[in-house]
Amino acid sequence: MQKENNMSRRNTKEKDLSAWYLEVVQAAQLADYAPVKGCMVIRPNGYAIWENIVRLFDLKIKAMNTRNAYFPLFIPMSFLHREKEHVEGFSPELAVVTIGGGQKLEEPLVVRPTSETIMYSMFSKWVHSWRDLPLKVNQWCNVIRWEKRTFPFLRTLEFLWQEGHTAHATLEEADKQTMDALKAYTDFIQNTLAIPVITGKKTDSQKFAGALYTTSCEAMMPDGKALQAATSHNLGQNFSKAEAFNISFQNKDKSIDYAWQTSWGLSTRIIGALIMVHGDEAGLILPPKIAPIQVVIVPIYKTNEEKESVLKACNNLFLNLKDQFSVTVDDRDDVTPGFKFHDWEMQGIPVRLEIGPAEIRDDQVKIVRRDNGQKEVIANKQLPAQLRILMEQIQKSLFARASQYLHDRTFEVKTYDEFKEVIEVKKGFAIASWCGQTACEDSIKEATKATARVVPFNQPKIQKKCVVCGKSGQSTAVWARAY
RNA sequence: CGGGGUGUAGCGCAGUUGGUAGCGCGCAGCGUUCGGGUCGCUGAGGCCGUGGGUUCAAGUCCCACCACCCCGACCA
Repeated sequence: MQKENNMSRRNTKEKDLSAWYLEVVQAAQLADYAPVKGCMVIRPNGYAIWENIVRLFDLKIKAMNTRNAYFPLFIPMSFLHREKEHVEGFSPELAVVTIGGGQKLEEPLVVRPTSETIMYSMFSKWVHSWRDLPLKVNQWCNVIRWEKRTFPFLRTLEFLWQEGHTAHATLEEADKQTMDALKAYTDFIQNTLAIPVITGKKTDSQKFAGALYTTSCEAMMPDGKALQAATSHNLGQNFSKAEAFNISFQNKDKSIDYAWQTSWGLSTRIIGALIMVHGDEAGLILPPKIAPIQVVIVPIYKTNEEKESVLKACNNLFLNLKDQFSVTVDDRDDVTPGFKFHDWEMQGIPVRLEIGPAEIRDDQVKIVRRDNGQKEVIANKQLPAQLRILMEQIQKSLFARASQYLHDRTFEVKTYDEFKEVIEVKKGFAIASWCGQTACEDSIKEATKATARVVPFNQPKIQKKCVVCGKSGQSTAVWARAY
């Protein structure tokens, strides 16, 4: 009873999302706080998810004919200053090294917040002819941004990501690459992570520091706030121009031109979205396609004789499944089955199989789904095939559930009052037109803390009148408070 | 950097009018149980955030500092 009371003290997702989230991160052993404020340790359970993200998304990077490389962690301070908007955007959050080997450095070194500048200084050496283009590289690495307020996975001083960087001969090619990367993200985030997103262009005030334009995938968290899940930028010639990094080449027609560039990134932040979007009161829920362990087998026995035969059956089952699924047997002898059920549910393992004397007798196995708790018993010989179907179903149902939520919390609004109601009361996304002026955008942020998350590619068909000033609206955006 | 709050065992917390520290979880050992967090016994673990002051005596009162958390401004 006392144990029950203690357990029931657990924060609920609905009542206090952030407390619930922090508890899941700790209890599922995804991450822990590091000695340095704002930094976290990604523990094996969390890192295994990241490894799967890297493995699967890297395939998509390669499919875009982009190769992996590695550039230095340190960037000469002066490089940041070569692109005006870029340095203005990143200056407040830079970590800077001023001493090396006990000596004061002549030029301070910036610990990379992103690698445009260090990469493009090299690009300018490598690009001379139209034949050198396109140049496409990606790197998986860590970056540092000195944030004032941090939160595990969603915002930490240091985070892991991939950053793709390309240089092209024409604007059109850069446009296409920007969109190709965004499509890769959208596909990966929706189909593998089962997180629905809204895609579109950022407004000028929200775009990447130094970009021509920025595109992004926006996901909705359970509190109705938006989370930028991935971004892809068309940098135009802002970095390649002569006064910046001078990435110039001689074209087929002998003229000299500057390269057209893109950059795009996906970070460990997405793990935070994964936790929030799918999790429930019992803890984490992982979509099968990304789960480091997809199936856990829990043996159930009383006597020693039972134990022997049950463990043997578990092992046979393990051998039967291990080539098709990531599977583990929980043969811990010092905890009860009930404890194991809760334990694996907390860790979000998609499917649990139970084997006891009853199942052995009937040559069956009990299957329990993590996403909805449904239990069924099926014959052993049907197992691998049934399990494959089940995984597919779980993957789809998680996406469907999250999509429904996104849909239910997204509202088209015509007036500023409706707008405020969506943001402040209904806690969701507001689809609203606005005149395109930064002044109106600012006043919305001032009044509601909401920002234009994205101007969707498929523009909703609603009246194009600015919700603030009433002038005829240029475009329609999705507005929300953001993480 | 502004506003608010908290520092006592690994974690979550009690600690009365000042008298030298306790509970739950967890941890270790033994037994018991095992189809939804089994139960019992035994045990280990504390510079009470730091420094100073008041007092015969400070976790408790006073002062200063430090750290962390929450709310703002800034942000993938």
